[in-house]
Amino acid sequence: MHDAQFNTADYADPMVIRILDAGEQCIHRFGIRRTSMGEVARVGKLSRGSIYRHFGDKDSLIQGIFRRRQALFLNRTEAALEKLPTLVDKVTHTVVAGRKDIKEGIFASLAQTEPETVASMYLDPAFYNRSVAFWPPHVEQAQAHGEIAGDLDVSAATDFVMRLAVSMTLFPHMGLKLTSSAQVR
Amino acid sequence: MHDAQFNTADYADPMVIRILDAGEQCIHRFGIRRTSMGEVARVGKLSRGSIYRHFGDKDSLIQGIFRRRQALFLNRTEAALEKLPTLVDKVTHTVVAGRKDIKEGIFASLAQTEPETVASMYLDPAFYNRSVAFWPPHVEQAQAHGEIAGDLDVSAATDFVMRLAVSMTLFPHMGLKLTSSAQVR
DNA sequence: AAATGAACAGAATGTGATTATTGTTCATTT
DNA sequence: AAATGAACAATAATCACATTCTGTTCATTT
Repeated sequence: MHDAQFNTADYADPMVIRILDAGEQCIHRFGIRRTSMGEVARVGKLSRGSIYRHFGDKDSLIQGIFRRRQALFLNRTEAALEKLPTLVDKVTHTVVAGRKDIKEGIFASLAQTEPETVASMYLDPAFYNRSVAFWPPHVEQAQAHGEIAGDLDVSAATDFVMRLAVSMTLFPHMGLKLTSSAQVR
Repeated sequence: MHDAQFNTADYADPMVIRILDAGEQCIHRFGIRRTSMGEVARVGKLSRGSIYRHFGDKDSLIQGIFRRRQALFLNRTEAALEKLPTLVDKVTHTVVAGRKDIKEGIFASLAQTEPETVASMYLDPAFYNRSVAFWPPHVEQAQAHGEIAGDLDVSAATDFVMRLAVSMTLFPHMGLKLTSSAQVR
């Protein structure tokens, strides 16, 4: 029972919140490399020991910070998506919101000082898979509403939608934006 | 007229070939960081000055090596695609060939020693755009054959196809392979 | 003309000693 | 019980310094 909670941090625990808040603040200001556990403790006004109690090591803390950010994004997006009627609308909203998050959030400051960290974050299967888990309900709903063919394999269709969403979010290159993505469908 | 050819190297020039061959060999064996211009010259049995004549600096040389690799891949793929009837077949073939290239080619050895270089290569807009330029003819042909709707914007459809192809090539995560990708369509 | 090789200053990189940080333990405090 | 803070060895960052590499020039060779 000592190590299990290192993977699934409790975002309600005030101690965890303090640690993650302080850590995120440090990362945002100094970058990952130049953020020490002692500095996080100082900023969060807590002991280094407490951090190591909740997060086994520095990597876990960093991972925890990004996981919370992603969870927050997915929750906010989920809430917004409930009001949207079609799958196209949902994908569009997610892409737009995702781009905004990247441009304004913690990624923007990190991309300047530690671009390779951001790059490997994008390519991380775990990061990817958590986004995948987000889509199946919406794909099924679209199927139930007759928006997409009912005989499609749900997991394949989900993969399909996900790849497009991630690709459009991370590579805002071509002249393909919100409304035009609707046209494609 | 001195600097213009640094961007578009002449793959027929025997000197350029020798340089690129030697450079690729070095990169394959030692990685980018541990490959010096002097070493490339030694391997290619030419002078360091010649390299600097044809490629302005080390970055240009590295870029040149990868550009040639990509050009080679696109040419080979293009040739293979002429025999394939449908757009789905083409995308499938490209994805399979691309994955094979990554697994066996120069990327495989680099991914071990310099993963961040490979990652930033994947995320490089120029790399991406050269792949984009590859698809429009095939999309138009599919439109002419009635495989996809004729009223679609070609550039948007191309972007669409390209994103899927690149995504499936670079992220072989989900259980979505060649034949199943055909089912999705 | 193009390629060569030597020479050069400045930038990048390796090396080894020094300092800071990590991760662990534990007695003490809250 | 959870958090703290001090102590500690092991690990990693940092600095000054030597070495290597880069990028440029130019007289010479092919």
